[in-house]
Amino acid sequence: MDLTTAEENYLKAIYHLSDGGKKSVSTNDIAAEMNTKAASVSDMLRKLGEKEVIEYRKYYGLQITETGKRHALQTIRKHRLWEVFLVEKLNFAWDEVHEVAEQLEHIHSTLLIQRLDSYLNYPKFDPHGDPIPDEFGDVRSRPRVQLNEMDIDQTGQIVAVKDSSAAFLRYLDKVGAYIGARIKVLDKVEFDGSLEILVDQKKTLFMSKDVAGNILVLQS
Amino acid sequence: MDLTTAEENYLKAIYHLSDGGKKSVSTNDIAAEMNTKAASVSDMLRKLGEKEVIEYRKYYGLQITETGKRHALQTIRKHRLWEVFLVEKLNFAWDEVHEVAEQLEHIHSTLLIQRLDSYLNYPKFDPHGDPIPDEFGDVRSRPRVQLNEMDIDQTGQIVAVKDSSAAFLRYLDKVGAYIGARIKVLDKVEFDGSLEILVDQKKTLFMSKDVAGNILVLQS
DNA sequence: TTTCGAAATTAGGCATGTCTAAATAAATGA
DNA sequence: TCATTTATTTAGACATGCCTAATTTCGAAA
Ligand SMILES: [Mn+2]
Ligand SMILES: [Mn+2]
Ligand SMILES: [Mn+2]
Ligand SMILES: [Mn+2]
Repeated sequence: MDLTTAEENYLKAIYHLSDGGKKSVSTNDIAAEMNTKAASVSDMLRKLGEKEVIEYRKYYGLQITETGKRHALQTIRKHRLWEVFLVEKLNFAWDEVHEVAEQLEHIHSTLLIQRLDSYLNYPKFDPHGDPIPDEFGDVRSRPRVQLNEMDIDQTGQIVAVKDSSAAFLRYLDKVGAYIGARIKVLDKVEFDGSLEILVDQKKTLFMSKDVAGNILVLQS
Repeated sequence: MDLTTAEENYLKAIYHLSDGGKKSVSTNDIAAEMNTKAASVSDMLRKLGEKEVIEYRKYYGLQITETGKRHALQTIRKHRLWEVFLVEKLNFAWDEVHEVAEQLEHIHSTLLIQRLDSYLNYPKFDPHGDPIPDEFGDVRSRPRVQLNEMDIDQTGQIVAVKDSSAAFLRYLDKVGAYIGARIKVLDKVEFDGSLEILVDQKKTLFMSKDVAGNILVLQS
């Protein structure tokens, strides 16, 4: 059974909020994530239940099914492949891609996505460092920690961001933090949890705990 | 005022059926082109009239407005640019692109279409030989004649096809007729209007009047 | 164990876009 | 000219997806 664009968006939100089916998700969580109202979510949950992409017992919550996961991962795969295309081929900045990918992810064509994948040379990560599921929905995940949780003198490499908003990404551009940068924690301020970071062995950066919490690092 | 996907599709159909605003178009013509019913068309004409992309007097027909032409040409531009992308970059065959382009043409992003145009090196024609309007809606048209209307011994170059259906395009592939091929009319059969054509000075081809009528030639 | 408040669902509406069937206007031709 | 055929529009339904307001359910606190 085919999903509508709205259904694909809801399912993707449910997949993300539930951390791939691990955590439970509330109607209100979904409403907040989708910028919609709880009543609309209830309606949609019933429909998604009928299409068997979630298992839904009203008043008791939901569970994403295996079919549902497959659909969600397929949409995520398309979203991230298009983001790579926009950045690598069309010279979009990493803060300009999200809105357009949000539309492109709903184009239906198996051939298209296969060819796009091949054209981009089977990328494993999108411009924000998020892993791209393969055509079977398998995700290659890397162990990553939030920068604010690292200790003084620990080192690593920035591999992803948690927040992909244009505002945050432009801030990172401005201060010179980017995916792939090698970093070292020079100092942590007890009082507010802010950090002093060495980037690429030459540049020193001060950032709040909040900012650091949205930067994901592969430790080394 | 923004147009919905359905409105964009209707407007494009009206633009094509009216030959860019020159001919008059009936409700039934539109219904046939859109695979829908006359009643749905009447409804939509009222809406398009309210949005002032057509001038609509019920029972008397419609006229596409200048604003309407701009919108239609913009959608046509996007459709054809995506077709070029699919063929040139993703190795689609020319008979595989239409359905996907029909979806891609509704993605909204000025930046996207500008960058795509530049990435493709500002192509002037799509894979079926149809001209791509520039960002201002200007179309570079070439004088073309239907192959079935050429006389014996006349020569030229195939520059476009009238019918872009997969069945027709695959037939052309099979017999070796392609955009850019140099041709010469060797013979015309009085009885049924069928033709004998020399392709690239080496291959001889027989085709019905029907087939020839869907091949457009730049004479030389 | 009962009560009460938060969370979730249902009821009822609205907009878009489709359909069939009924009504109406226009065109045709006797 | 006027009757009939044909094209077109309107009426009334239905599906999707959204909303606000009303109602129901659950579970935490008393
Ligand atoms: Mn994104
Ligand atoms: Mn991303
Ligand atoms: Mn096409
Ligand atoms: Mn084309």
